[in-house]
Amino acid sequence: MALKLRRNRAPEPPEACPLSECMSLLGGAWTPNIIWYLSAGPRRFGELRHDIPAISAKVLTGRLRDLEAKGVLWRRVMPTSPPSVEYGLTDLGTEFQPAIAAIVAIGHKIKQRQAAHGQSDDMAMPAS
Amino acid sequence: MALKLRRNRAPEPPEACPLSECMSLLGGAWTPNIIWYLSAGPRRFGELRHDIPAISAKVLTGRLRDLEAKGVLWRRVMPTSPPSVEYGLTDLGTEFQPAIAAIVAIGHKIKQRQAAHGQSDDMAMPAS
DNA sequence: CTGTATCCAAACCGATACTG
DNA sequence: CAGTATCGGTTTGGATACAG
Repeated sequence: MALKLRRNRAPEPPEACPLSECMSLLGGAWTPNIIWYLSAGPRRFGELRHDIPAISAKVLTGRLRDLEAKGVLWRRVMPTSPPSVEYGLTDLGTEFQPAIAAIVAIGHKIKQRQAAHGQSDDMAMPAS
Repeated sequence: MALKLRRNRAPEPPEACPLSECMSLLGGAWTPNIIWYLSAGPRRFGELRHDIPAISAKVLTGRLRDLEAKGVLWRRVMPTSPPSVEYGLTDLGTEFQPAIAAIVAIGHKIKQRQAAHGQSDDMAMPAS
């Protein structure tokens, strides 16, 4: 993509605000992580809690219900002796995987950059 | 505004989740949009406000300052008679473009799906 | 034009305790 | 195991008014 770094009058506004629709579904700091850990396959409530130790049960339930209501994931109750519930990505939920992967890749780059430059690098100075 | 946006932030990014590093930089519901509109080239404060009508001046300033402090974008003051300020993506900021594009693509799909199915059925239920 | 200050509402998060 | 209830704390966002 030819990126012009000079003045740009936005001759062609790319889109209105296409991010808004998606970001409204990704509401919440833990939502991307939940989708990420669900990408490998359906998981149970306790497994998700173990995957994301810092999350509380209330918040996890809240995000799960929210994502379920939005059709991002499904919820299946297994009528076993100890009740167990499985969550998994719906067809819509799998759509997020490329974006999540891209975000993960950026996080990796940032971590590498920080590790290479110590802490004096926050600007965009390419490594000389 | 008819469009309701949810906020998105990471209070204490857990180390276990690769998304946290990047999501902490993408904190705020408007941040992706700002990066998106800056992808075409540097823009001024008023232009960004015009691009994203639903954002308030306080929030835009806040996100801008935050992204500047994180090295995602730069800020240049033009000492003109009416003061004008330009913002642009740094090298680090351009790293986010793939992720933003992926999110935009998802928003597109969601919009298409909603348009096709109306509003009665956008759920993707598993073949239970 | 660019930004800041203040007030206020809403959403998110955490910890604990408790139920089926 | 899976969840809910409640309390409170923190952050973000919007609106308005005001300042450089």
